[in-house]
Amino acid sequence: MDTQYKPHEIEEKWQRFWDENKSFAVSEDPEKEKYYLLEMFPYPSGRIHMGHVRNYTIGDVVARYKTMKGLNVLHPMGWDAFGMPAENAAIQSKSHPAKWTYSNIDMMREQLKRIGFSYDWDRELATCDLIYYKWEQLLFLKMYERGLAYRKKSFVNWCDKCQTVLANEQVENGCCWRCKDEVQLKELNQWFFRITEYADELLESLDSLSGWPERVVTMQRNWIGKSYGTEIEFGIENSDDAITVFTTRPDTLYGATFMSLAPENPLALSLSKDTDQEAAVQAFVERVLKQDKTVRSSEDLEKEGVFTGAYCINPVTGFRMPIYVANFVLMEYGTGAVMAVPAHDQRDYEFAQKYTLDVKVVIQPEGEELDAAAMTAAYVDDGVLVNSDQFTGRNNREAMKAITEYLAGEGKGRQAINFRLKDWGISRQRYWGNPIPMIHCDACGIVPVPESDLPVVLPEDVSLEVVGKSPLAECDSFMQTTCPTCGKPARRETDTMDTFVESSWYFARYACPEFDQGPLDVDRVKYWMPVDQYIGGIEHAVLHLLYARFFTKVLRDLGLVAVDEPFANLLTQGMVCMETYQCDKCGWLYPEEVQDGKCSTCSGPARIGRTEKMSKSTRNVVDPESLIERYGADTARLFCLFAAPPERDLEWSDKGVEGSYRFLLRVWRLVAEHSEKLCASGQVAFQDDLAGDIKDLRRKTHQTIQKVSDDIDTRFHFNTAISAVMELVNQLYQYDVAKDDNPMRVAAFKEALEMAVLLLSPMVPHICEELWQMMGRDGCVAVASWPSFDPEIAKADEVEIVIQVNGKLRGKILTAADAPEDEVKEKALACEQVKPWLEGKDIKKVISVPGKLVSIVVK
RNA sequence: GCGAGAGUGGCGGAAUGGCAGACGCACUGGACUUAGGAUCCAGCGGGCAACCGUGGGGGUUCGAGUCCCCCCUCUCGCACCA
Repeated sequence: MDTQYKPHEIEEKWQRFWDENKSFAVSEDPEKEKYYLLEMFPYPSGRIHMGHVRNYTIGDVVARYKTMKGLNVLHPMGWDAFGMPAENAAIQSKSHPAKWTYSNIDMMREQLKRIGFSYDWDRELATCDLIYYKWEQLLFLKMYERGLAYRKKSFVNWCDKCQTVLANEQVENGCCWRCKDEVQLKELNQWFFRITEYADELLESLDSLSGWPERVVTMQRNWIGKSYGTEIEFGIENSDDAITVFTTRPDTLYGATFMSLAPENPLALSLSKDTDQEAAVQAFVERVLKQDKTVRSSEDLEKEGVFTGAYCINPVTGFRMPIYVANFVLMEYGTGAVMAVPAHDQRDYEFAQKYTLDVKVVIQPEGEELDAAAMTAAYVDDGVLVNSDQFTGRNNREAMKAITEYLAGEGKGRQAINFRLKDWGISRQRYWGNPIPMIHCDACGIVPVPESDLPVVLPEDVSLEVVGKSPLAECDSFMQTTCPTCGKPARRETDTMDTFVESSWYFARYACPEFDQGPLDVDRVKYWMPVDQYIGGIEHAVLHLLYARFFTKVLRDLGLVAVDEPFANLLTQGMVCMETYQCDKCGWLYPEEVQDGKCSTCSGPARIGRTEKMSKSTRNVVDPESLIERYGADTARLFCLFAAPPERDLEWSDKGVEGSYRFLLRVWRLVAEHSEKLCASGQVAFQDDLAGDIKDLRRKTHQTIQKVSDDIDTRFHFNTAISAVMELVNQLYQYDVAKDDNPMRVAAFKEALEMAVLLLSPMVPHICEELWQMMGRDGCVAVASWPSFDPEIAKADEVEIVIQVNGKLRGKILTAADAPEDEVKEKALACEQVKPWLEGKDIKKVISVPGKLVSIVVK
């Protein structure tokens, strides 16, 4: 034996082989069943991290498995390439976002190739490629045509110092992440996608997503947040106008004693105009709008408000309700105005206490009488209506419907549905994104860029360091254009699109990444869509997956795709975690900075902290690069698969990695030590009457094929698939083939080993290719057929039957697998170990589970 | 508060309602060795034992880690939603 396992050599060799042979390139083949496997594409941040390795390894196993099963597998990879980090990096390194992004892509592509993923690299795309964002602009125009893209004023996070809009994620403790200046809400004109148009469908078709994890479906359902209620009009005193509220509690209408408006509600300022309260309202609104959203929406924030000076009239009681502006009312929910029922809503109660407003009880709990003056908290449960005219005495649940119907009859209200889901604001005042293809003309207003003028190209010569404006707004050559309608000078829209737009349709574009006649080549997309299996992190459970679903429905309505839903099956993999270490003096420590529980810098005690997601800030990261350098890609892949099932968090363990490496060595040695013998052994027809360990080994071999196929196919439980192969390998180590020249034994050994290699190949492809070759087999494992098992061989001919007496294990017997039930029962009752437990007892019942156990009930 | 998921040896994790702890890690002992941090072999939940053991308490069942009810803890999502 002179052949050593040299992972890097063989990995390079086979990666080159797959590359040169285009082993994973696919094309549309109507004769073959298609399978589209997709992992969420990465942001090209610079380097691959362990989360990527895990995600893409899981996907790769399934892709390779499906390929071996004979399916036509599409398994593409690309780059979610627009976004802010590129701009920041460019500013820092005084280079260009495009340069930074593309060089990261080059680096990361090489890293992915070194892990041996089976991508069809011919289909690679980057969302910042002109051909990609050009067709996205067309999609925008189509959506604009249909009223699905529109512009409106809305409140955004605004940093006055930087003069820019910030995404929610860019607001840290109420301050701008860059300049640390206070962030406030500001009303700006922004572009939106009318996702609410599809709210009902997005909600309803969740039911068809049986291949999605329940919790993701639930999260989306909550996010869309459909609630049924009533819209009620409250006439404003001395005015023809009315305030409309949305309530899920119309039953409490008779108890509404005042009105609360959101500070963002334009009525707040307009109602108080020219009253004594004008200054107070203005000051209050300004103050609240300046507050950080997270502070403002925390539940323990003190309820505060200010009277507007105006009143409205309760439509059923005629009660003169003072109108307040209140800090806890949200503009985003309902109509931004709430009818306040202090007796039956805790917030309204607290507010009424503070400002001594009327409390009127309209619901009594069964057998109890509430007194408004004696209450210390709102009564929010069900009960019987009181003080409610003709509805008095009715159960409040029934009254909801009755009161709504009454209001509808009077023209003062109606049944209504409210969604939590809001239209998707896609405007970003950034450079490195897809320019929104619109033009502002003083004469014609907002005009779309004609399709024939697409793409609106991102200019290269921009200064990213401009403070005070979006970089595009500073770039005259970009800004200045002519109006396509009237031909006069006009300005381009300088907002770019949210990067979530690019990731909302990339999965369809993989079907035709080079297509230049439109966004999608309908026939090819029809062949590949939907994605049969989508794999990615749970962190995208709402936003990305919801936007992608929305886009798919829009694309369907544009006639570009033929499916209602983009992802038939979804697997959300867990995070990669690791223990953290902390020293009181030095803070977070890398594991190598800890020696015998002490910090190697200051010798102070190093505490083992919680197990947390790998992150640079807690310094508990492992760079896949160093892992691969040390053990090779196959070991990295094996560890990711073996340490935990995919949907769970994976806890990093150096020892576990070594264990994975050792297993590969074990397999390697089995082949290397016997390669001559294995190569010499040709195809052997096994006799029917095999016995002893030859038969045992063949049985184990075929059982393993069955188990591994099942684990990969139906459950994605790669950890148990691997352990099954480990068992087979352990058995092979018991099987001393070196001293044996019985051709039947050698053949059984060879069969087992070949199967082990085939079964492992989707998981650790490089070593398997090499071993396959070493065993004298031609061709490449990646395109070999997945083995099938023979149930006859897999079947045990003798089984152990467990005997229970009153549910407790009392004995075991061996019987033929096909022994008749009566015979097994008889044998069980006669079993020596069991007899003492039956003595002097009445046997009430004997239950037999064929092949498993006999359960005896005695008294 | 609402919703979802989870809780099993020293650790990661296995178990269509049917022998709890597969497989791996760690550990212990042995073999081979100049050496062993390589490799191979064996052992490995607790208890001397009867037995006891899957977060706690009930229940269904011949039989419960698994199903049902209550409770505790943790993780995630949403949350002043009117």
